[in-house]
Amino acid sequence: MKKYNHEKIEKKWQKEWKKNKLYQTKNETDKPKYYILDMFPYPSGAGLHVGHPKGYIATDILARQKMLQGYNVLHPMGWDAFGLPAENFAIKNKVHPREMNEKNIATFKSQLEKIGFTYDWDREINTTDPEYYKWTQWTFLQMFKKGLAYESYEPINWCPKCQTGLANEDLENGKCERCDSEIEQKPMRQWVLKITDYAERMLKDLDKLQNWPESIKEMQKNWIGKSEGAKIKFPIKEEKLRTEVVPRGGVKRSKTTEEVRPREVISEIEVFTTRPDTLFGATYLVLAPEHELVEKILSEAREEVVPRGGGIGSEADNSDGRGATSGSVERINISNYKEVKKYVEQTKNKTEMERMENKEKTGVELKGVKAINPANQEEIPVYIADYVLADYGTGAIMAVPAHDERDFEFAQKMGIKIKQVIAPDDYNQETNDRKQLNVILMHGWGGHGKMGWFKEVKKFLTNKNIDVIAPDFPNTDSPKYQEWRDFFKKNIQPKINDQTVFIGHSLAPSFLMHYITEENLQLQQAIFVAPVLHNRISELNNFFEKDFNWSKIKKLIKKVIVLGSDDDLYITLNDFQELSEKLSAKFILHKNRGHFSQNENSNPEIIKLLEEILDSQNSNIQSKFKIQNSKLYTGVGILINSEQFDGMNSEEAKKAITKFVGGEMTVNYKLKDWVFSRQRYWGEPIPIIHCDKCGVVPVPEEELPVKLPDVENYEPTGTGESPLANIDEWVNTKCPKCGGEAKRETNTMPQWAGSSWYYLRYIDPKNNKALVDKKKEKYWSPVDFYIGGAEHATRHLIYARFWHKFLFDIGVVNYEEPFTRLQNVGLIMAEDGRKMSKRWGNVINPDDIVDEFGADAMRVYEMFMGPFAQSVAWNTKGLIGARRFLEKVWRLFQEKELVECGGGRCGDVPKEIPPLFHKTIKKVTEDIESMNFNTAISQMMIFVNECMKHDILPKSAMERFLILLAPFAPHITEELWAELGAREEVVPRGGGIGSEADNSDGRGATSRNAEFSSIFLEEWPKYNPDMIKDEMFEMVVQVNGKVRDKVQVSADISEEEANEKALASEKVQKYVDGKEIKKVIFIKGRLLNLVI
RNA sequence: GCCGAAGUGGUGAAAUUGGUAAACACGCACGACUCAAAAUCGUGUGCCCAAAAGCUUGAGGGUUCGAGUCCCUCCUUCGGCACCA
Repeated sequence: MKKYNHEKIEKKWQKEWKKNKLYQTKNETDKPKYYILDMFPYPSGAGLHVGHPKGYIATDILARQKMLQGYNVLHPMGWDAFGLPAENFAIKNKVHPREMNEKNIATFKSQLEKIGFTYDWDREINTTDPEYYKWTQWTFLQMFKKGLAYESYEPINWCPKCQTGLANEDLENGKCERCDSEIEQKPMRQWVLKITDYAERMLKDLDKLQNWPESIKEMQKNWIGKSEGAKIKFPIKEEKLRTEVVPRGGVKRSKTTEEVRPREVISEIEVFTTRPDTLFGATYLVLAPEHELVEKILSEAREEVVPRGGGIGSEADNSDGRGATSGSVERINISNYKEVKKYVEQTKNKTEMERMENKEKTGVELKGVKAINPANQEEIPVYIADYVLADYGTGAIMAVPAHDERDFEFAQKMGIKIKQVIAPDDYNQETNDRKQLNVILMHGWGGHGKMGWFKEVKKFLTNKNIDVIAPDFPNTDSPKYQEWRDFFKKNIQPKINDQTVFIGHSLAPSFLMHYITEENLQLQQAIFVAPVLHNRISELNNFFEKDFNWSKIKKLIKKVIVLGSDDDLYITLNDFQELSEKLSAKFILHKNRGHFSQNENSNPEIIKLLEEILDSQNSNIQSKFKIQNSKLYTGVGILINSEQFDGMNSEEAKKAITKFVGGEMTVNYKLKDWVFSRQRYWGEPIPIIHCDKCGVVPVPEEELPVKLPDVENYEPTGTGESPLANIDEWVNTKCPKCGGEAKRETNTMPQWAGSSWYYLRYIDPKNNKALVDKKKEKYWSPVDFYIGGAEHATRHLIYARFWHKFLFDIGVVNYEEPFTRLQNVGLIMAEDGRKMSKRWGNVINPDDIVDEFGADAMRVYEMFMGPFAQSVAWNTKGLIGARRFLEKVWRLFQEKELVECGGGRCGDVPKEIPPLFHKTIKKVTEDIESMNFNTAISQMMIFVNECMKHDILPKSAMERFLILLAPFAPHITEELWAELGAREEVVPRGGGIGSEADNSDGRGATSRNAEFSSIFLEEWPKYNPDMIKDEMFEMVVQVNGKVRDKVQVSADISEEEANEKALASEKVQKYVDGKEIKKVIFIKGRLLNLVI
């Protein structure tokens, strides 16, 4: 008997497959296509760890299954090789990044090849290959021509360590994602792509992506962040500022003055708001510290420091131009200008981290400037605060403190007026229908001495005619409680009013919560009464921490009243204090122990106490209205305090008020334009030439690619320019337009550029005429299945969708969306539960696993670990299970006798095997389709375990079982297949037990090299539905829903028969005995439930 | 804080979508083979218990003949976003 030698087998077949070009993908074919894509890796120096191949194994399984099902499969691999690590390594070690890349790629490739993937390496691509990035540059030029690429001087995120600008997408918690340094804001000339032009389409088309995980779509939605609202202009009321608009004193303005006057006077502030309906409640404006008006005011005000040119002469228009602003005119009088300046500078210096840490609102008023609320002409103050972002909306907001959390917080801090203009929609319901419920919860109900206290409560409530709800009376028959039960029964009111009191045992909250939801009540405040006579303080503590985990009620308990006496043996005043701090509740220590006497006479002190309690509840109801009238409400509703718009609902009012003040309804996106340049060496040069005469000139297409020159130094220049800027012979060039001296753009593209379209290049990797041949693109696109990490949910997948849509618009591709189906792969964590990383020293190299256990075992294990999309910790012990399974399969084919049914030995075949096999075909086929690889494997294990029990097995089933297993464990199955001998002649396809249904359509099997036989040229088995129907089944017999017995019955048993069988069971009789059967529930093929 | 996903044995996890909870695997225990060990095979393995009965899917409640699955109120963990007006 041969031993399973994974090493030998795997090497052998990897060689054979390569030699026979088994995985080479042909373009011209009449087969249906299937394009399966992995997110291509960045070839880092660390090599692959066992987590990387998880996704690749899955795509490989799919690819192999699709091959077997007769598809023409494209399953390529390539390298996303531009990027910072290679460059940083180059700086350190003075090696060209390309060299390091090549080395890393070789490592990656050998690691991948050991695992036995179906990649067609003839289609390998590399983003750093000039023949590849030629087309990245080409696409950039097309965008430039369409006006989608522009230069901008906006401040960018600057990483001082990497000496480069970063997109927002490259930040992690305000730090550089690569090196973890604090990010500064630095203005710099950048190339920016107008991705925002595509925001709406990218959002809308998410709906088309039926086979994308909802979570990813949701994340993209949030990332795009569409919000609809209005732009509204607030006039500025500032005498001196306004006079700028109208020339003073009617002085005739010479042409010169007008020309040289560099200032554009800002006479109004435009804000963006999603809630124009709250305009009447806007009691101040806020500008972002970076707002242009702020900048302007600061520079204006600076002039004030310079002694004024003063007097009448100042109006002279003999100015030399610059003079117009040179302190001759008294302009803006910001009385707290120093303060403002200081604040603006402070915020500028704040790092992102600091801004994040300090959530408290800060800001400063712009004294001397007022704005006019265009709705009611009210004069309102203007503030500068960093809670307003410069690059969202207009960088300025109208603040409505009554209806916005942030504005509310700020207004409270600054003491600004808060004006309510929206009443909640259910305002009326709140006051009329939806009742407030007052709650008194009593702890220690039913204790001996406490009855006196409860009697007082009863008396008090009766006298005051207060309705009571107390449904949770202790469930005991003790006569002691009879009086209470009667009382509550009598007083329970179906309708509740503001006076109603819920009085219950302190353990009642479960009921209470239910009651509140059922009756649509609102719980305002609860009072907790805890007589402590016999309750040790620890008991009370316990109660709050363990039993009483109803956090909502807990939060509402504002007052805890503990009735106790100072002569109590069990607790001290210190205990009270401690407990009160813990619960942040107020205690009333009641001194008179007499409350708890059995005494029937009223105790005036108790009455007083109760009145206090109820009064405080009533005052709460009062304050409830106050809360609604003057405090925060952020929902929509009915307008109040809004003059002619009063009574209108928010939705209507949004439009009406916007129209009324001459505003404009607009849409805003969080998505920002894509900062597309990096001041680094190792990226695609941006194909642009700067000419003094002609300005920005694109490199002519025929000159592409603009190749990356070799440099001696990879260090950033420190000025923020790319190292390319130092290579004069590269930078200096001729202007393609005028032929004059010109300079090349020295910025390079970000890593995202090459990865935004690589999937298209696999289709036609060698084409030097076009990015991709149109016909081939039409055949292969879109990608049918894309598998990769969820970490790319927003960046890569947004960029690629954008890029693709652009290519669609210019006619390069045929479909609007690049990826039809997307699936996330869950991470594999290290055995210690952390991420695998050199830093932790917990990395497991797949090479070691392949050497020791075999590629097949690793493949099976990684797919068996758990649900594919979930992250799991690696466990080498678990791997042993996969290995044992393969060994069992091996032994099966070595030890068992395989018989052909045609040989007249059908009878020798165990009858369990054929139906189980067909079930296995079904399960494996379906589970691969739905990415449930773990259960597919488990089913195959069940099948193998069953086979192990028998000595004689049906040959055709066993052969086809190998095909099922082949995508998971290609090497061992290929070997066993070969051992069984050439197939076609021996077993007529579709033959064998119960396989009448598999009529071969002959696809695929014969299309290759005739001498080369491979299991992967066979056909995926089909199951026969008749074979999986059970004739008998185990019927579950339940009594009142509980399983009492199981009986073997035939599959098509009738209800009557089933009933008979069930009642025949002794076990069932035991439960049914003598009792009336009220109802019988019969579920065909499953169970029978007797209800008694 | 907001959005999303998820909580099931000692562990990784299954559960036909409302119908036998814990398949499959790891681990563990016992047994067989062996001088012995490893490997392999067999048996057992949710909790409580001698057994019968009972209990059990983060907590509590609800709907239902029947709930891991649906509804309500919470808790916890992990991802994403985070002053987005």
